[in-house]
Amino acid sequence: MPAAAEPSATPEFPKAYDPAPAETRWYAVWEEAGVFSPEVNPDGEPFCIVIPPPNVTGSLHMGHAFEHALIDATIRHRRMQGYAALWLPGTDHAGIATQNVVEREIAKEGLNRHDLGRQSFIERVWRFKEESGGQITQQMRRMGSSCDWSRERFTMDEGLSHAVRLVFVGLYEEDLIYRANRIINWCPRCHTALSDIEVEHEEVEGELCYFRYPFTDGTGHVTVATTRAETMLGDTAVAVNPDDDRYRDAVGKTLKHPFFDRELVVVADDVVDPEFGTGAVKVTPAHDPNDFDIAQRHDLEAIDIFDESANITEAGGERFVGQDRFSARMSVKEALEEARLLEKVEAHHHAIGHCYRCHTVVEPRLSLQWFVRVRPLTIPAIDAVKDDRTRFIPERWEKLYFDWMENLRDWCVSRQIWWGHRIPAWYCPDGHVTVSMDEAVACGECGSKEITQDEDVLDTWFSSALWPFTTLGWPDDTADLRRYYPNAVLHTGFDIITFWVARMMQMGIHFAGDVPFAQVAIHGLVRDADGRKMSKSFGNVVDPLELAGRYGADALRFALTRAASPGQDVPLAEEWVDGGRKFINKLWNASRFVHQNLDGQTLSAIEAAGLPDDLALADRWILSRLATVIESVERGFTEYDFAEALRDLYAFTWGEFCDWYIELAKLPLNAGGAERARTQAVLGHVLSNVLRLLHPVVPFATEELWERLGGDGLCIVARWPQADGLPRAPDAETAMGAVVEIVTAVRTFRSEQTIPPSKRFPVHVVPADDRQRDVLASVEAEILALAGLDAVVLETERAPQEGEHRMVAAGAEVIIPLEGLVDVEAARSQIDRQIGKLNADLERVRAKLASDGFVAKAPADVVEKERRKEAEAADALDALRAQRALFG
RNA sequence: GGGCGCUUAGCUCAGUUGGGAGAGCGCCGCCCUUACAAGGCGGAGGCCGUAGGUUCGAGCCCUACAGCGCCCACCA
Repeated sequence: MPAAAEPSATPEFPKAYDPAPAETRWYAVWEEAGVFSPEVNPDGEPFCIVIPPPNVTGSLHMGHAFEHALIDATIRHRRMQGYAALWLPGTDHAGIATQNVVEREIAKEGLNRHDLGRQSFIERVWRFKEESGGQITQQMRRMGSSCDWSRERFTMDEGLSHAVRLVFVGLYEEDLIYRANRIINWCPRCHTALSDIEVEHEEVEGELCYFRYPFTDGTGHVTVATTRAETMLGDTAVAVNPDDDRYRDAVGKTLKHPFFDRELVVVADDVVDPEFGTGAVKVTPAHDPNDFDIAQRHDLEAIDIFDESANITEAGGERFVGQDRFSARMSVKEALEEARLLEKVEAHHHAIGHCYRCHTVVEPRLSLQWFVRVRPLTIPAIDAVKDDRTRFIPERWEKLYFDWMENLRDWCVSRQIWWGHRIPAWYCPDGHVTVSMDEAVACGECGSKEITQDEDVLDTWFSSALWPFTTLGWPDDTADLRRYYPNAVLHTGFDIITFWVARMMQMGIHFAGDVPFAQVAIHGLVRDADGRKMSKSFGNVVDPLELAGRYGADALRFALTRAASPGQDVPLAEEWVDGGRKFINKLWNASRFVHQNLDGQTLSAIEAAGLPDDLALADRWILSRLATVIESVERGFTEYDFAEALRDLYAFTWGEFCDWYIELAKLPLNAGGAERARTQAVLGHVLSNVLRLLHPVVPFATEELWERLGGDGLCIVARWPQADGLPRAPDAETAMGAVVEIVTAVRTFRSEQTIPPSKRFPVHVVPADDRQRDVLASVEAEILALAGLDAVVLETERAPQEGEHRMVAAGAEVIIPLEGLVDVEAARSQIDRQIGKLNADLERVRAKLASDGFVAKAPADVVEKERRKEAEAADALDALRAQRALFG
């Protein structure tokens, strides 16, 4: 081939791979070529993944990098297989989180959001979003994520906001959303309600305070126990279990509140556990969900004693007004002590809830909120997983999903913040509610023009729940929606199964008419090298961009993906990333070798020509192994066990292709002629397959090499490897196994005797059988070269004789004359070690054969195998012992 | 209080229906062999958490226990 056909645009092929230029170049080339669009495979089956939207104002952290590496590997794999693969990107407005960030920012200017007012505060957040919103998507490009940016969405863009309103109105009309006065979780710092799952429970060492309420008739008292003494300011009753004999006479009597002119009634209620505390529970209807329920049943008054920051209001009494919860707790105990009503305070271990955004202790609070009636939505969502319309991988996560779904309470969706989708409900002075898609101008019930919109916005997770179909154009019947819904798979962490996955299931089935995705692939958490969760406060977070800068984005992706077994956490040590870089460099150099030996032929030309039919043993071996690896990688990618796929691919590429095939290939390449041509073809085929198999995980380097080697078109859209067309050769695999064992045996001898590699010597080999003899005869030259010998003498038999070393490998005897190599003394200990090892093997086999019932009960083929092992080991041991005897 | 996961080489982890324990990194020795010293070749190192059970045979299946981690939970 003429020199002009040199495939590489850049003629030089450096000895080391430099990721930086390749990574900056190829992303632009791909985007330019339009290959991120599913239309690149217009006739392909649809395969869509909608991104779990990161916070629009955030930056890419290691968890994103990991999740995106898995999504991108999946998408690239499917794209190469010919699917119309769509990775739809986008971001989330992240209500409370984003609002908190902006509030902190304006706090630096000495302002709070109320100083700015709703309108300008929201404008301020939008401005912040515009400034920082592009950062994470830029970082995704840097990591090589092959998203279709033309379809990018944002949870608060016009279309999605419209869809959110439509869903709200729809749920309202179906009576699946309602407004009610309930005890909700209140964050006194964020000043908003939270849903149940937005509360994080944490074990703390608290207290249990015992104090007395005297009877109004002066006949004594009832002692109650509480962990929150301050709430007694809002007590309106005491409850006991109806079956509790201790309090039989107390039920129905009244108690005197020590600080107020108020009487508390003693009620009997089943929820009271007689075993806990004194068996008598103080009842604070406004500040405890249990107490609220009791109050409902017994028609008790609810007294709210806290303001929105959980400070005591006037309802809590002059003495305590203005105090926060914790100092009020102290003050109340003091006051009780003064009144001689405090009995004791015990240490008490219990769990208390914290806000998942700011970690403030959550306060149960009675307030008017919007709730989604979830029960009707859960049933179809549970069924969908039960009959496998959606499948969790690994399956065990379905349990969490079912447990949560089955125990679900109504979802509080209103938030008292400003950043988010404003609730489309209006109220008139008469208290009528008007829920409407469009800006309401009059009360729907009485026609009053004096209406005001609900001040609240919806929970961020409300819009997230609609993400799989709203991003595709719902409620319009778009081509995308028809084609890409349901999505193929959702890659996500177990931590948001309840927040997100379960709700997408509910909403998807209800509004889009089908499950949102066929599979949910759950991945683990990226941890630090010591297995600790990465956290800012602990200071062990690792920046993926920084690592990608030093090792290459491919190296990081490879390291992360290589550790990704379904559901398993990934400990990330920098050495792993460095390992990725080393592997890619190895691939680079293997490609460099192939390139140097192809005489200018391109991979594309080699592939077009097909495999030659005069394949040698090593050729058949590597192609057969390649077929197995292709199947393994396919299985791993399909089942999202990337660790398995990459383990095999790594071992094949480095341990078989580089270490053995390329080394063996040097002989026929040097021989020239037909042998050279044949070997070039096999090298080209295998390398082409390896590059394509690695591409989903190592996109930049493989694309760079694909170009340099002259692959057909772009690697990103190259045909995915098929095991079908490759010749299977179990005989060649056995034969190569023998070659590897024999070569390794000689190398071990050489290494242990510290014989320099440059020192050549002959070996005699007595093959195990005739078949092996033929094989070894055909690869004599290869053994010679790989073991650094000057002769391989095949013999039918060789009696032990003085001055020779003897080893056993693959059932063959390998005999090395020691003359001029090492002295007899040095070889003696080595042969002793061999005898020891072989002897132990033999004894184990014999013990097994002699043990009770083995021969009788084990399968025939297993017994046969053991017998063969015994015979071989016995023969070999005899020979070694005879040899050993000659050492004196 | 319930549930789940993990426990295998110094470290991080594989180990697919039960049939002679593996990888990467680290460590030791030899080698700049014309793809790669970011490399090659070889080596050392493991009562597979503990105790029972099933089985001819257990890292793998069953039971109990221990340690670590995680999730859920309206006993005030």
